[in-house]
Amino acid sequence: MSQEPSLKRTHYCGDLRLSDAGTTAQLNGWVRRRRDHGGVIFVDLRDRTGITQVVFDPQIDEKAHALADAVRSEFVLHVSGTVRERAPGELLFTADAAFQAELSNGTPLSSEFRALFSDLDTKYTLSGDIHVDVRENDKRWLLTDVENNRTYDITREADSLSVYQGTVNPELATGEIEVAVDSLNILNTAKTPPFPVEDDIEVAEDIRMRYRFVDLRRPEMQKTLEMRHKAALAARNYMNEQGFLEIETPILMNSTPEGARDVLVPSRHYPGRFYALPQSPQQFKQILMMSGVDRYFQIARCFRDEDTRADRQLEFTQLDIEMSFAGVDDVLEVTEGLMKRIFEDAGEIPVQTPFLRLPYYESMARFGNDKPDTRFGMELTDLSDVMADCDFQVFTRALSTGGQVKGIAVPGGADFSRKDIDDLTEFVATYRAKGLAWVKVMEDEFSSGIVKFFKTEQLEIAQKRMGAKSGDIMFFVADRPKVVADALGNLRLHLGRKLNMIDETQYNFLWIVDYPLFEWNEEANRYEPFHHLFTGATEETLPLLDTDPGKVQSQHYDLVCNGYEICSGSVRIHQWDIQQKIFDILNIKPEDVKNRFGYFIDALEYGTPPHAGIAPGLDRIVMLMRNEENIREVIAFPKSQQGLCPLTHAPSNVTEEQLEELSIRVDIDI
RNA sequence: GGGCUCGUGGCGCAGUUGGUUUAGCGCGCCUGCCUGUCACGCAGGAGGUCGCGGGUUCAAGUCCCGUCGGGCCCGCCA
Repeated sequence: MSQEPSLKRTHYCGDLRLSDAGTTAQLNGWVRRRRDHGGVIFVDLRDRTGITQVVFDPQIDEKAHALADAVRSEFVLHVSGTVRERAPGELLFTADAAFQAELSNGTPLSSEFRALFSDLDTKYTLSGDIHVDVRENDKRWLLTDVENNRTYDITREADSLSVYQGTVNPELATGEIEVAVDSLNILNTAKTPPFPVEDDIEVAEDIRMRYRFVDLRRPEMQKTLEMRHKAALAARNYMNEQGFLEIETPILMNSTPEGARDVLVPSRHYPGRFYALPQSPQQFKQILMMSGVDRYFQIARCFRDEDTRADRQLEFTQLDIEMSFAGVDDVLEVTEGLMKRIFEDAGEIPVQTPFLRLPYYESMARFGNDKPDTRFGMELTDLSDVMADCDFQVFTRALSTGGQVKGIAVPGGADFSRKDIDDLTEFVATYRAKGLAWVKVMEDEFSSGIVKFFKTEQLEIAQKRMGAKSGDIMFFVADRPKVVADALGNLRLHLGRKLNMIDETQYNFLWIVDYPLFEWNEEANRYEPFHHLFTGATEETLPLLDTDPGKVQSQHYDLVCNGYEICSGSVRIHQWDIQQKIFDILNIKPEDVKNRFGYFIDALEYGTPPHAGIAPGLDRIVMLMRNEENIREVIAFPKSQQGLCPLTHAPSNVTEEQLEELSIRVDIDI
C-alpha cells in the first residue's frame, strides 16, 4: 500500500484549550501566517473554527522544523504534536510578595504595583483594562492587559513575585496553548494569495469575487455562511414544529408576463417555446393548498431578471410559506414566531413579539415609503394647510395643482453650510424634487432667503408641528405626493445615517398592513394590482370592487425591519367569481386568462380552501443579522450588478450545435 | 434606458495647472540572519505596456473621444 499522509484530525483549529495541555492533537488547516525566528518557527494554522498556533522546534523534531522552512501562507498542512501551555517568556522583574493580595482579590491594581511595570519600560505601562486569572491558588497568575493586548505570567517565589513576559495571546480563543509539532505533512502548497485571509481587509469587491474561494476562508465570511445555515435550519425546524410540510416546486415553469421579467430557458422539444424560472413559487404553493397540503413551506430559489441594487440579486432565496384555513392574524403569528426563532437561534438577537402594525397610508405619510426605518425620528410633517396662503409661489403652485407641502426638521441642521444644503438639494433631485426649501431656526428668528414669503405665524406653526428647536433646520418639498414622499423619505434616511441618528444594535420589526388592492396607472389609464393578481380584499371593502376599485383594501401585509422589506404576503382569493372580477377590473381578456392561468382557474373551481401565505427573504434576514448593507456579502457566490458570475463568467456563449438543437438563432455578432 | 463614480506592481493608495520622477509610498512577495513571536525584528532585493483603443501635443498616468470592467443610484423590481 502506498504511504498516504494521514488526514485524520483530533480537533479543529478553534477547539483546544488550556485543559487539553499535555494531550496529543492532530490538526488540519491553512497557514495564516508563518513567523520564522531562526531557531523556532511559529505557524498560525486556520480552519473554519479558528486559529491555533503550532510551533516547529528543532529540539522537538528536526525534520518537521526543516520542512516548515518551506511553508508559506495558505499552504494546507496536517500536523500532529503535543498540546502545551504557553510557557512564560523572559523574567521582567521581581516584586514584593505583598502585591500578591492585589492579584487574588480582584480589586484594581494599586498605582505602586502598576508603576513597577512602567519603570521597567514604558512599553509595559498597564492600561486601565486589566484582567487577572488565577492559574494556581497563591502560586501563579496570568495578568492580561486587554487594551494593549499583552500578558504577564506572575509566579510566587519564596518571598517575592516574579513577573515574566506572557506568551498568551488574549485575542485567540486558543491563545493559552500551542501545539508543539513532532510531525508535519504539507498536504498542498499555495500561490501567494491576492489578499490576506483575515477580517477587515480593504480590497476591492471584484478582486474578492474573482478569488471568492480565498475570500470565503476569511473568518467573517465563514461566520456569515454558518449564520445563513443556522437561519435556514432554524426555519426548517420551526416550520416542521408548526406542522408545515417542505415541498419542492418546479424550477422550470411557465412564464407569467405580469410583474418582473422572467429568466427564460428555451425548450428543445418545443422549438420557440420557453420555460421560465420562478419569480416565486406563488401559483404552485396555492395549488398545494388546493391539493389539501394544508401547510407548506419551501426554502425556494427565486429569479427576477431586473436590474440589481445593493439589496437585490438576480437570484435570491425565500422562505416560502402558505397555509390553509388561515387569515391575516394566523399568518402574522406564525411569521412572528419564525422571525423570533431565526433571529434568536441564528443571530443571537432577542426579538419581542407581537410586532407593531402600521397602516400603509400612515407609513407613507410619516416616512414617505412602506418600509420605514423606525430606529430614529425626523418624521415627515404635512404643512399643506398652513402654506396654502403663503407668498412662496413654489408652494402655492404645487398646492393648487393637487400637490403637497411637507417637511422634516433636522436636529442641529442650522450649522449646515451653503454647500451642505446644495448637496442635499442635489440629493433630492435624484427623486425628481425640483428644489429643497429650507429655513434655519435660530434663537429668536427664522433665517433663510425665503422667510420673507411667509407670515411669521406660518413658520411658527410649521416649527411647532415638526418639533423643530433652535439650532435645527427645516427642509420643505412641494410637489406631487409621490415626489414629496420619495424626496423627503430618502432625505430622512440619508440624514439619519449621516448624522448617526441610528442605533445599530436595534431591530425594529414592523408590519405594514391595510394596503390598497389596486394602484391607478396614470400613463396606461388603468388599474394595476398593488401586490399581485391573487391578493384578496377585506370583507368590508369587497363591495367596492363594483363601485370604486381604488378604495378596496387588500389583505396584503409586509414585514419591515430597519428599513428593509423582509417579508411580503397576503390572504389569497379562493373564490372563482371574485378572481374573475379582479381580471375584469384589470382588463385581462378571457383568452389571456385562459392561456396564462387556465390550470389555476380550473383548480380554483374544484374546492379551494381559504388560504394565505407569506415569503420571508432569507438573504435580507441574514444581511440584517450580520449588519451588512450589501446582499452579496451574505451569498456564497453572488452575481455582479450586471448579472455576471465573477468566478465562472456565466452567462457564456454556447456552441452553434446547441443553438441549432434549440432552434435558436442569435441576432448579434458574438 | 439614464445619472454619478472608480480603474496606476499581487493588494491598498499618492502622483499639483501636461514637463527633473528612472512613476513614489505602505502592505505583501523573494533571499539572508535571528529560539518566544502572534502586525515578530533586522539587512538586502525583485516586481509596473498607469484597464483597452484612438486623438491633441515637442512632451500624456495627467487633456479629449470612444470602449471594456467594477460599484452606488434613478427607472425597473406584480
